[in-house]
Amino acid sequence: MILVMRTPTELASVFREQGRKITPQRKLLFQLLHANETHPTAESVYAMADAKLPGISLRTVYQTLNELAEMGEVQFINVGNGAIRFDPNVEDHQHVVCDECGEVRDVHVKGVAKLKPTGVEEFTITDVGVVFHGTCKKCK
Amino acid sequence: MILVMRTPTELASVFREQGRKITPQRKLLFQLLHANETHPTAESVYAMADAKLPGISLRTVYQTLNELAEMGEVQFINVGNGAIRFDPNVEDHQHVVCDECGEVRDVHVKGVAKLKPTGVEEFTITDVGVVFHGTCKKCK
DNA sequence: TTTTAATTTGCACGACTTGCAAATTAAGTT
DNA sequence: AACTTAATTTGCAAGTCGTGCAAATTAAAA
Repeated sequence: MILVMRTPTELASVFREQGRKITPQRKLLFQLLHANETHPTAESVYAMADAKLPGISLRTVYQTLNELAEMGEVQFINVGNGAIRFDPNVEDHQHVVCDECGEVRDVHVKGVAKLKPTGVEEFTITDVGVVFHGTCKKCK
Repeated sequence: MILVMRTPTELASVFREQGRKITPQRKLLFQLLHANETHPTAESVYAMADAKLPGISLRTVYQTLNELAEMGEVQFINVGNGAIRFDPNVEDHQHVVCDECGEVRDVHVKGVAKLKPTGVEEFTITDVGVVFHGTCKKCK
C-alpha cells in the first residue's frame, strides 16, 4: 500500500552513476529514510543520524535531503507549520495534517486528478496538492 | 465574482465593538487590504503602508494582519514558498501558484467538498486545502 | 483635561535554512 | 599502495520570516 523509496543500495547506485560519492553519512541517511513513514523534519533526521553517527553535521543532512529531492527520490512537504518535512513516498498521494501536534499522514483520495481550476487558462498547471487539516486521535 | 473583504468603515465598526481602538495605522491597513487581490506578504503590505504613512512599523503590520486573521477577516495562505501571504477573500476558494514568480491567484474548483480521504478515520477533518502549481503566462 | 488601557515601535531573539571556505575524504590513476 | 583531485563534510556566519518584550505613545472614555 505504502510505496517505499529505493533501497539504500539502489540509491547508492544512482548516486554513483551520477558521479556522486558514497560516504558513511549518505549511507546512513539512505537507511534512515528508507521506508520511513514519519515525514521527518531535517532536524529529526539529524537526531536519528547523530545517534548512529555521532558528529554528523546538520548541514550535511540538509544537503543530502535537498539532493534526494532534486533527484526525485524524496518529496518536500510543507504544510505551513514550521519546518519542511520529507516524504520518501514519491508516489502520487495526499496528506492529512493534525493542526494540534503537526503530525502528517499519507492518504489517498479519489478524484484529485479530476479537479480543474476555472478562469486561469493562462496558467499551465503541473501539479495539484491537497492537504486535509484536522485533529488526530491522540489530540482529541 | 471575487468577494472583497469588509470595507474599512465596516472593519472599524467591528474593531470598536470589540473594544479595539482605531488608529491611523489600522485605518490605512484596512484600506490597503480592501479589495486587494494580490495576496500580499506582510512585507509588501508594509511597503505599501510605509509609502502612505512613513515610519509605520513592520511589527504593527504583522500585528494587525494577525488580528484580522483571528477575527476571520483575512486568510493566511502558505503555499510553501517563502513568506505567508494574506488573502482578504475569506470565501471558500482555492489557489493557483506560479512556481516561477510566486504569484498566487484565487480560483474556484468544483468537487473539492466531495474529496474524502480514506484510511484516516481517526482524524477529524476540518478543512481541505487545494493548491494548483504551475507556470503563469508571464513566466512562460 | 485627565486617566487608563490599548497600541505602536524598535530591537532582540527564535526557528529554520543556506552560503561559504577550510578541512577531509572517496575513488580513480599511476 | 601512494598519489591526485574533485566531491563532501563541517562549523559558523548570515539570511529570511516572524514573534516576544518593554518602553513610549495615543485613542477614547470619564
